[in-house]
Amino acid sequence: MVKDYLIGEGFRVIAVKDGREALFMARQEKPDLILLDIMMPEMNGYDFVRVFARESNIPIIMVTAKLDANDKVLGLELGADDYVTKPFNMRELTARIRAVLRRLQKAGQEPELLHVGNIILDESARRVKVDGQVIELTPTEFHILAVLMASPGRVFARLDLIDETQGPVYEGYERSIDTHIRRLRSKIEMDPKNPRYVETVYGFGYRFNDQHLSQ
Amino acid sequence: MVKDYLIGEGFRVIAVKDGREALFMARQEKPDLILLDIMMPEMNGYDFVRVFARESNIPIIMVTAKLDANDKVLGLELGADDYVTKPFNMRELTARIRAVLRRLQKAGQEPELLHVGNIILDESARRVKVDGQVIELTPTEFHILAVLMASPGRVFARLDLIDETQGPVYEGYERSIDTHIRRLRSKIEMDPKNPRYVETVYGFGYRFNDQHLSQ
DNA sequence: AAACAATGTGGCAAAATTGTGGCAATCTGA
DNA sequence: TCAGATTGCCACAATTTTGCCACATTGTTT
Repeated sequence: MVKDYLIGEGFRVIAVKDGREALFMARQEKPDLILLDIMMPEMNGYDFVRVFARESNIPIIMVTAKLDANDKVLGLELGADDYVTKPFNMRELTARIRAVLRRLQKAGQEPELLHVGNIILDESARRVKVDGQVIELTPTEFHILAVLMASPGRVFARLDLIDETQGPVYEGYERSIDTHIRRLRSKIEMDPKNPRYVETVYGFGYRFNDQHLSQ
Repeated sequence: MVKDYLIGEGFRVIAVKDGREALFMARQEKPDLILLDIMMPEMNGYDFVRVFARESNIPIIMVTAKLDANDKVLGLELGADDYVTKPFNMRELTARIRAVLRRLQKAGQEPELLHVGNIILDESARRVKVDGQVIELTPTEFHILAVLMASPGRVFARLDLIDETQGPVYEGYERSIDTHIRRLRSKIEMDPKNPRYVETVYGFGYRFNDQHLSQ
C-alpha cells in the first residue's frame, strides 16, 4: 500500500520482504532513501541499520508501531535519519521523505554538472538539456555523452567507449558504438548529418567538440 | 614485435623473457602498466599476478591464446585489470592500454603536446593547429607529422616513415610517402612549393625544420 | 650543358572507414 | 504476461583515405 502511494507521488520504489533482501537490494540499487520497518523477518530493522549505515550515506527512515521513545533514540543513534510511527498517514510520510531528501541535498554535494557549449549534463539527475530543452537519453547514450563531455576535445577510441559502458572484458562488436553515437546525435544535434558536438575522428574514434561552441 | 610497435606509439617499453625477470623489473622500474603473457617460463602469468597484484597498484593487462571465459575470470579475480586474447591486432592492444591508463588516471604517455614553430600537435585531441587554425589531417598524415615533430631537425628516410605508419613488414611502394608528404604540405604549409616546416633532404628523406621558425 | 637521379604532382581506382536502416534479442514496467 | 524501450548486430550505402602510376620538375654530377 505504501509502495503504491509513493509511486503515485512520483517516487520510484523497490519493495522487499525482509532485512536480508533489503541489504542486498540496497547495495545493488543504491537508492536515494531507504524506508525501513523495524519488524522484519530474517534481519530486523535495527540490525539492518547497524550494518548498512556504516557502509553508506544513503538516508534511512525507520517505521515502527512501537511508541516507546527509547526505541526512537536507539534507531537514531544507530544511524537512521528519521522515525515514523504507525499508524501514519501518507501525507505525513511523504512530507518526511521530502524533508530528509531536501536536508541532504542542501548539506551534501553540489550537483555534478557538465556544461559545454549549449549542452548541460547533470550526472546526479541523469538529465541532459540542449538549448534549455530537456532531452531524453537512454542509459548508454547518457553514459557515452557523459564520458565525452567530461573531457571535451579529447578523442576516444571505440574501445575506450565500450570499456566505459561495458567493462573491460567485452567481446562484442566494436562498431556498436557507432550505433549509439548515431542515436545520440539524432537526439542532441540540430543537424545530425553535420554534427556540432559529437565529432568523428576518422581512423580513431569520436570526440566532443570544444572549439568555438560559444556561438 | 609488440615492443617495437608500442615504442612507435610513443610508449617506453621494457621487455623481459620470463616471470621471474618480470617480477624483478617490475619491482625495480615501477612501470605505469604491465603487459603480461600467461604462458611464460619460470613463473607463469597467473603466479605473477598472484604475487605482484598484492604488493602494487600497477595495472596489469593479461595476454593469452586461451579463449576460455574461466581463464579471464581467474585473471581478473587475481588482480589483472584487463585481458587481451591472441591473436590481437596492435590497434586493439593500444586502445586497451590507453583505456586502462585512463581509467586509473595515470599519465603514462610521452608529452601530449608537440609545439614547434607555429604548429601545435595535440596527441590526446588528435588535432593540429597551424597559426591557431585547426587543420584536418588524415590518420597517416597525422602520424607522419607527429613522428617528424617529435624529433625536429632529424632526418627520416622514407623507409623510417613507412615503418612508423605501416609496420616493419611493408612490401609496397616506397614513394607513397612522397604522396603523404605532399598532401601534408598542402595542408600545413603556406606555400607548399617552398615548404617552411617539412623539408626535403635530397637523397635521404624528410625532416621537420626547427631553424629560424621563431617568426 | 647533358645525362642521370631524385622528388613533386595530378588523378584514378582500390581499400578502409564510417553512416544508416532495420531486425531480433533482451530488458523493463505495468 | 505483455507492450514498449533499449540494445547489439548486420548488411549495405556513403564517404574518406590511400597507394600507385605516369609524367613533370628539380637537383646533382660530370
